[in-house]
Amino acid sequence: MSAKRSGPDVGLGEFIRRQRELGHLSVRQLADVCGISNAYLSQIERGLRNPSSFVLKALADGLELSAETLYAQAGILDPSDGEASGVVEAVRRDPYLSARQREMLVEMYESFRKVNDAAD
Amino acid sequence: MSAKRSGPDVGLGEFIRRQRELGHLSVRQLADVCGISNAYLSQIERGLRNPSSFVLKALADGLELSAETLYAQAGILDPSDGEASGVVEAVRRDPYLSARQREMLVEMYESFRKVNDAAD
DNA sequence: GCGGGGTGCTTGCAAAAGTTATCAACTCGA
DNA sequence: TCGAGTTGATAACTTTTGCAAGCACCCCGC
Repeated sequence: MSAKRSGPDVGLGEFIRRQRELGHLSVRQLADVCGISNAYLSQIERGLRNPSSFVLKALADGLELSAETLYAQAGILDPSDGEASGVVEAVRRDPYLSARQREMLVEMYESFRKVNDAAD
Repeated sequence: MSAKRSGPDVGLGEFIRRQRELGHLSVRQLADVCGISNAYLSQIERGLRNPSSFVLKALADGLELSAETLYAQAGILDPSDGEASGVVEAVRRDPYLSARQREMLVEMYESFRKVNDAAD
């Protein structure tokens, strides 16, 4: 069993609360904006509940921060992932390749870069 | 509007199944890697269940693709970064490749795509 | 004093997520 | 042709999510 048993993630909750307070919103206000109940938001903030993907997305919208940021805080996304649009990233993102094919393309690309570097 | 009530998202399920088959994994194998039950993975793939953030993350890991890709497919993350930069475009844009190398990478990529298409 | 409206928090309960045990259909040796 | 092993799907069950309705508390107008 590896899928990180849905342990109440206090860190995420605290982060959300901090963000909410930074925006001078009450629990009810943010909950309204997100389309969830005030009770539930309170529980999330105190780490008693582990919000689903959809609620997390709604929270990111409500707090006006990128979903990436929130997901990174939740430990779901690697903080470094979201940025550049280089070849490697594009290959990683391509939904139509197998893992093995991705690997081959990346390797090929990097070997090219290496060769070019040496030939300077 | 609210937090998009967990409508069974067939698109995501089909995408996961496709990725799994591209990797030549059985339902049970991928489920094991992800730390979830085979039955549950089967239901996710058929759009009967809506996986939580943690399961989605585990699936991304198990399928060896970036979490962004999976989240974009799930309609949770804006595909804005993913769609705009295809592999071919990224290769074309890369300043460190020779024309010949570019050609080779693009060809390789397209042959992969072709093979995958046929291998259905 | 007595409301009313604001805050955050707790408590049941319906509805999903997720599991275990099982199924029929298929393949592969013997 | 007979198991033995593997495939994906189903049934029945437990656990968690998420909400409606309430709690106690505080501040301001009357």
